[in-house]
Amino acid sequence: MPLQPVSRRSVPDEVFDQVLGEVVDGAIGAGEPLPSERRLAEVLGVSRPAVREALQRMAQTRLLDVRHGGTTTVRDFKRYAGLDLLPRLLVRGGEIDTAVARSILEARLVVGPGVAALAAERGGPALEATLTETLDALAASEDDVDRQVQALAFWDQVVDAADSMVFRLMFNSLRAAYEPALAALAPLMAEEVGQVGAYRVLTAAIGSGDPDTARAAAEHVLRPATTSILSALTALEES
Amino acid sequence: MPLQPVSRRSVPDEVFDQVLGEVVDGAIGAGEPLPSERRLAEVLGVSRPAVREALQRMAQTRLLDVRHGGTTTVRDFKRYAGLDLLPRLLVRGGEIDTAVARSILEARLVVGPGVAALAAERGGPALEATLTETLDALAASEDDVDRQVQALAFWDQVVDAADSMVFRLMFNSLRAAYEPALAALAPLMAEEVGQVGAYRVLTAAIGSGDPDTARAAAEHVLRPATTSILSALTALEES
DNA sequence: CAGGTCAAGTGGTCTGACCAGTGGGTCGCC
DNA sequence: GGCGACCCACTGGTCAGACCACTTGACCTG
Repeated sequence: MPLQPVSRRSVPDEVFDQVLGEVVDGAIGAGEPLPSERRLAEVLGVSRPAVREALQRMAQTRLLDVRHGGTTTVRDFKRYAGLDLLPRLLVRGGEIDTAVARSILEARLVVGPGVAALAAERGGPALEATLTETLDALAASEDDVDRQVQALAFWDQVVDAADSMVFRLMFNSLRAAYEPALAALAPLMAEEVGQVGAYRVLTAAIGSGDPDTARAAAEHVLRPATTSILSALTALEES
Repeated sequence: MPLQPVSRRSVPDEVFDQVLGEVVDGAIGAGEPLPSERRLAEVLGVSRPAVREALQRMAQTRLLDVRHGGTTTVRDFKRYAGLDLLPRLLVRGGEIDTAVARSILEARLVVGPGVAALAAERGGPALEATLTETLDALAASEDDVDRQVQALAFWDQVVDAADSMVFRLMFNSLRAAYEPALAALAPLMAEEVGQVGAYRVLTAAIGSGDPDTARAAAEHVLRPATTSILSALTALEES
């Protein structure tokens, strides 16, 4: 195992994670009040500003309802949380939540082709060359992890070409969730990124400028791994 | 204009918005350093904890890179921001960014049918009744704004039925962005929510359990308003 | 019993201090 | 003169304690 940067978790980070854990794991439940900042500070053995910072960060992501003068209450994260909570929901209690994993694959399969279609409509003449270059790097790579990185770069360029702020922001969040786990997931996704041919077809389709062709080609890239992992997950659930 | 709750912006909120403005409007640019916390506190006339809280909140959304001992630098929000930044990007400099508005409509058109298809696959027998109930409320409503609320409730139930965490989280972010502007956008979207018939067809399609039918029906609900607003935006851009 | 009053508890903010990590400049050695 | 180790100034990280602003509910008053 290669050397890794030591993780330097700040005190507010720690508090944030702990409180988030209470909320996500249901120990506190939507609508229930949180202990006061002073009390939390005392219990956790940290200063009040540290607690405050953590709670404010949670409030920013709509996980808490902080009211001046009143008690801070927990909101229903399933109804209010954004995509940034995805990593935390994917691994709940040390285990991978298969339902969440499934939803990621399904969403990929819905959004990916849509983005590819937009990219086909809007991608300029230079796009196909850029994509091809990335694919060449992908094809030349010998390492699973590096292939993942290249595939991610490929999709990044497709999203750029789609020229859609919403899809760009979605992609940013999903990438932020995916990258930390990239090494762990590389073997699982190896099948997909090994199909350089399918990627080349997709590149040509996007370059052709026809949205429907691009949509179909993207689905052809994403479908196989989606299906096989999905059925693996189903088998896992039953065991 | 009806009475509204007075907005009580906290000091860190104010700082957050100001710094965010500098970043989003490009006054500081990706990679450039931010003034030190002490300096910012001095310039803005607030305490350092207030500045600190604002900066930490921005760091949490991947907009800043804060390093202990080093200088805090601005990250490229287009590459790292999540969906929560959408409202801020939609109205830049007091004006609506038509490109962003366009991307919202396009994303709706891609994701909506996908969600509907999943809902058709997974929705239980009670789903159709629940959706019909919401549609009855929508049909009975006389107010544009209230119709928007009902339509939102309808899609909320569809997303629930799709049983997909990723789409749920996406929907949460989009709803959080949409709701504050709901009253302003109601006239624009009135055409869509007026088509109760299309919604009923969609409900039946979802109830039938056939994903493809549901997908097509959802597109039929979303397409007309999407097309008309899109062309209005194009006209706006050219003027 | 309705109304206003008030006190306790909560979050909001500030001050000032000190700890901890970074980076550039400086000084001394080769 | 070149180069390395050291040091210090500056950055963010954390804390303690105080006070302000707001909400709530108990209490008191009419």
